[in-house]
Amino acid sequence: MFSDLDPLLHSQLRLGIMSLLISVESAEFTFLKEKTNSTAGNLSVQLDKLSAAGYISIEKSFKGKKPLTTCTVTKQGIKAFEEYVNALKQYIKQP
Amino acid sequence: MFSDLDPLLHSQLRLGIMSLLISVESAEFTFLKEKTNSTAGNLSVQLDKLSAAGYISIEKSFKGKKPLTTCTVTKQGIKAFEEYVNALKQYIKQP
DNA sequence: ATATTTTGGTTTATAATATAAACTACTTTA
DNA sequence: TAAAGTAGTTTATATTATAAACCAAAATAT
Repeated sequence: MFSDLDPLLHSQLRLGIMSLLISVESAEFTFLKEKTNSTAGNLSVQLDKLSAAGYISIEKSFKGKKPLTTCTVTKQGIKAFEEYVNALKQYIKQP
Repeated sequence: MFSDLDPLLHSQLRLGIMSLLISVESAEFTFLKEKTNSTAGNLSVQLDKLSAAGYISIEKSFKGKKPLTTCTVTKQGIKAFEEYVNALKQYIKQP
């Protein structure tokens, strides 16, 4: 009847992150923080989880003298997102 | 950017329950259990939460000599579901 | 008749999760 | 050079989901 929803994507913040990354292809920590309206701590944790799952890649560098964290969605992440959306559609198909 | 997702509906099992109830208008505990592939304990807890939120109403009676729990979605539940779906669409809109 | 299993659940304990608070390290500004 | 700001990370806490354990009655087997 219903397919399982990938628990890694079935989280408001992680889904928001993925949604953004899919449309922009690369985003800075501060950009994601602002767009998702999240705290830095929460964002940091959720980015790590997405990264650990291989859904995004995280690159740490410097912009001038300040640390810069740049995130990119991976192929695997795009695939997982698409599958999540398809699974979700079974749930939200309205009569 | 992203609207909040109603945490009561942003749960695989509760979303499945609501999805079913919206399409059938009334369903028995055992029907929901089978369709959602959930354990009785988990289903019982989640039905209570939806009921406490006013999203569904639960009627307890007997079918012959056996207990019968019948669930119906409320107007408020339908509204919440629709709002959830609309909010969700912001997240899953693909490029 | 009575022991065993099944049905239809509820309650409770546990494991996982999300989230914010507290912290670090460095930089800019006063 | 002290205070405030930036860009994060780590850790503690509160919430949540979930299953395990339980209960009462009914059906079935012995």
